[in-house]
Amino acid sequence: MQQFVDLIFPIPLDNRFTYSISSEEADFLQLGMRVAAPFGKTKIYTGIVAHMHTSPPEIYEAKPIHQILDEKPLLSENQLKFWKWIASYYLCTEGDVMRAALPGAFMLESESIVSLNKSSEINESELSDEQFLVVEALESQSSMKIQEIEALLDKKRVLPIINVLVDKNLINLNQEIYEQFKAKESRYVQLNPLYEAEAEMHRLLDELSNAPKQREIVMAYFSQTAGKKKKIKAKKLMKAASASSSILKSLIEKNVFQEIYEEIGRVGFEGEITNPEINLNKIQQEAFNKIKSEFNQDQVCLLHGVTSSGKTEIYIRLIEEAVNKGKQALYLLPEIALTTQLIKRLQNYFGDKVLVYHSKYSVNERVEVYRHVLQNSEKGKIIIGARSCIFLPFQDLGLIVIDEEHESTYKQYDPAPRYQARDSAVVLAALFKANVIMGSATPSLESYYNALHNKYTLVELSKRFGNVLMPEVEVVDIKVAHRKKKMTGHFSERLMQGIKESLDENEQIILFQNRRGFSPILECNTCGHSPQCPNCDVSLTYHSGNNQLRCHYCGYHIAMQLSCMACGSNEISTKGFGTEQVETEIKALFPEVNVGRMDQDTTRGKYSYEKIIEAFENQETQILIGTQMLTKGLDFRNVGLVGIMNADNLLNFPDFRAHERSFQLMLQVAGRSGRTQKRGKVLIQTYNPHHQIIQQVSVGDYKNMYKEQAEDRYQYQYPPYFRLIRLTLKCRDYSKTNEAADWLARALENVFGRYVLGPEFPPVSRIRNEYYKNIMIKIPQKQSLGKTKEVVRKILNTFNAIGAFRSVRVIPNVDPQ
DNA sequence: AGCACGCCGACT
DNA sequence: GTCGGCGTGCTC
Repeated sequence: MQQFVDLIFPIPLDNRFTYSISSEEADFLQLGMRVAAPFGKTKIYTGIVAHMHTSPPEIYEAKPIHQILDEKPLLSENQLKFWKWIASYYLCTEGDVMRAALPGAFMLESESIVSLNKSSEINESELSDEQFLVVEALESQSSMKIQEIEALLDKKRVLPIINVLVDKNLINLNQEIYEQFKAKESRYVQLNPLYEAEAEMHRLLDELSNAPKQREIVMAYFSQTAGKKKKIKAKKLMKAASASSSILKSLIEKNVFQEIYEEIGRVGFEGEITNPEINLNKIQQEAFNKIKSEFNQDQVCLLHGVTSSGKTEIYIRLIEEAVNKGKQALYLLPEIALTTQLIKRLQNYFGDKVLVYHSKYSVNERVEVYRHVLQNSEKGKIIIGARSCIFLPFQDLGLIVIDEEHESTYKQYDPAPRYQARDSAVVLAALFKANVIMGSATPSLESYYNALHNKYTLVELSKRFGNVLMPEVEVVDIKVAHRKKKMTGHFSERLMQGIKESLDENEQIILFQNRRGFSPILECNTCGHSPQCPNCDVSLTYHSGNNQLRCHYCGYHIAMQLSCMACGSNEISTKGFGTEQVETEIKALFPEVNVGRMDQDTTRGKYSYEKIIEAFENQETQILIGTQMLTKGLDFRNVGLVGIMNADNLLNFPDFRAHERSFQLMLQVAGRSGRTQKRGKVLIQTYNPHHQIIQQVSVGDYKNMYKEQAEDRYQYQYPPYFRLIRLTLKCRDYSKTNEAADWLARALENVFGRYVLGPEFPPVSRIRNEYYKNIMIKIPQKQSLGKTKEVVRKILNTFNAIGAFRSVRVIPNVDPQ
């Protein structure tokens, strides 16, 4: 009976594609293997076998596959189920998921290769000039890529010319597939066993007496291997004899040495286990015991522990339990770049069982980690990394740790799949019957809600480790300070005094200034005009580093203007302040103090994070100024004061999560202060000292914050009480964007009525010359999520079939953050 | 998405 | 005349 496979391709198309396979192929193939298959007229793509069956497609003839690419499946059925869940929950295609899940090196693409057909006679007079050029080039090159021919003829449409030559049987057009992964190999050399006998060896040395360099290598070989004549790294040998590779090469050619290549890994930890003891204090032990016992009934546990209460130790012990049972463990982090401290800690404890995985790794490194996880090897028992780690091919997952559970970076924003890794991890864990521990000092409302409503177990740690006190928070009213003219730039008298005190005590200081929406823009004092980006609907921001005006969205930049572009006035000033201004001011105020700055501008380079953090750790800098980055799990011992420059720009952000976010952010920065015995201090500068969030931050009252915010959310129909789906429309044509958005909103309203909001322009309604419009769908708790999405999908399909809206893209975002 | 095909304006 | 722009349809 004819056999078929349904394939997932790494393209955003809704369907799987059915191909025919021979019975031999059917015997060999398993779900989760890769095959190469012709797709469309010219391309060969890598597809994943998602289903095998014997029912032929009804309305088309299935093509045969090209070849099988794997000996063993690259993913298990659990992964395939997981992909399917992500695609259906987050309204994307399985192809989108495949793109995110597999390291690029696994997805081969074909390239058309042109070569000469040797059996045909070439009659030059029958060829056009261009055809002749191609044939001539192929006579000396044997094969060419399409791009090379484009370059050769200096035009873009070369396919018609090639097709004519193919028709004339003069050339062949083939697809070539490239395997990108290259195993890293080490070159060893070993003395030919022929020379092991002493007599032979002496004869060899005599022979080489007039090739002193070569003789030196042989001598070095003996001394390096201590006469044992074992293989030795070629590099090591050359170094020992201080000889060049060409000399060694001639010895290999003479067959004095034999070459051996061995595959070595790129990934993994090569240090020692240095810190094998972790002792939990009484409170931690209680929490640990509770988590362990609850794990038997409840799958997920939320650990709400104040900053520096020692959550990491508990995670480590839980991972240890899982690994001791032979299970794999996954440690998810919001951002990998900031967590070298934590990685070191895990590696010191678990040694080479820990592997790090993230998107900034090279393709080859990623493939190696992927393979370790796939083979359930000892080397990859514990995986630590950012959100994309949930797609690794776990075989026997026992535990997922989600650190800083509240962080919004767990949600992928662009491109699809727009998944929330924290929520997806819970689904993944269920597939493996594994446990999840998520932790935070400031849990997201969603997770805390789940914990209160018996979906998760709640475990709390309310004391800091070693009984360090929570920092003392003081709110500084800068409205009053401004009125009384007691501000020095952006610094209140109180903050200045605090900084001085800390400096006198030899303590370090962190100053936090949120950048978001608060970069300096240029404004004319005469006409109020500020320079705009020509491609986006935003003002350009001023960067003093290179004296430029830049657009944050598209990268457009011009030189700093000295006069107004609209009225020509010379009276222009910068408005708003960012970390850069804070730095300038502090340097003027405390010229003798070393200041560090951490934000998007200063952390561009590969190791710039580490450098800034290290300088602060080693107390080379006394004051560190920074943005959100400072909140992410950094552990500094000597910080006595944290200053929040302006709390209001956080609170006033136009987003239903603004208050929750502000609370989390401020409490997290505050937590950087006073991690040793002396009580730390936090100063919050604000225009609204009585704002309830500021008050809650100042006493660290999470529960009250939760209660109030949850009420608001209920009232205004937001998560966790309502689910959200946001549809973003995007198009180069302004009126088409509007028409399409209106049509779509109307169609949705027909089904969901008042739960459809918009269409509305987002705060930045044009980016890179494309217009944006949003529609929000709210889903009440009693309404079925699955059915809602089915309806949305159907409406989107209808929308996409309308010719007039062809140029309009709709981007669904489920549970937007 | 990515590619081919086909229709149209702007130039050697 | 041809070249390349862009809109349209299709991919098992």
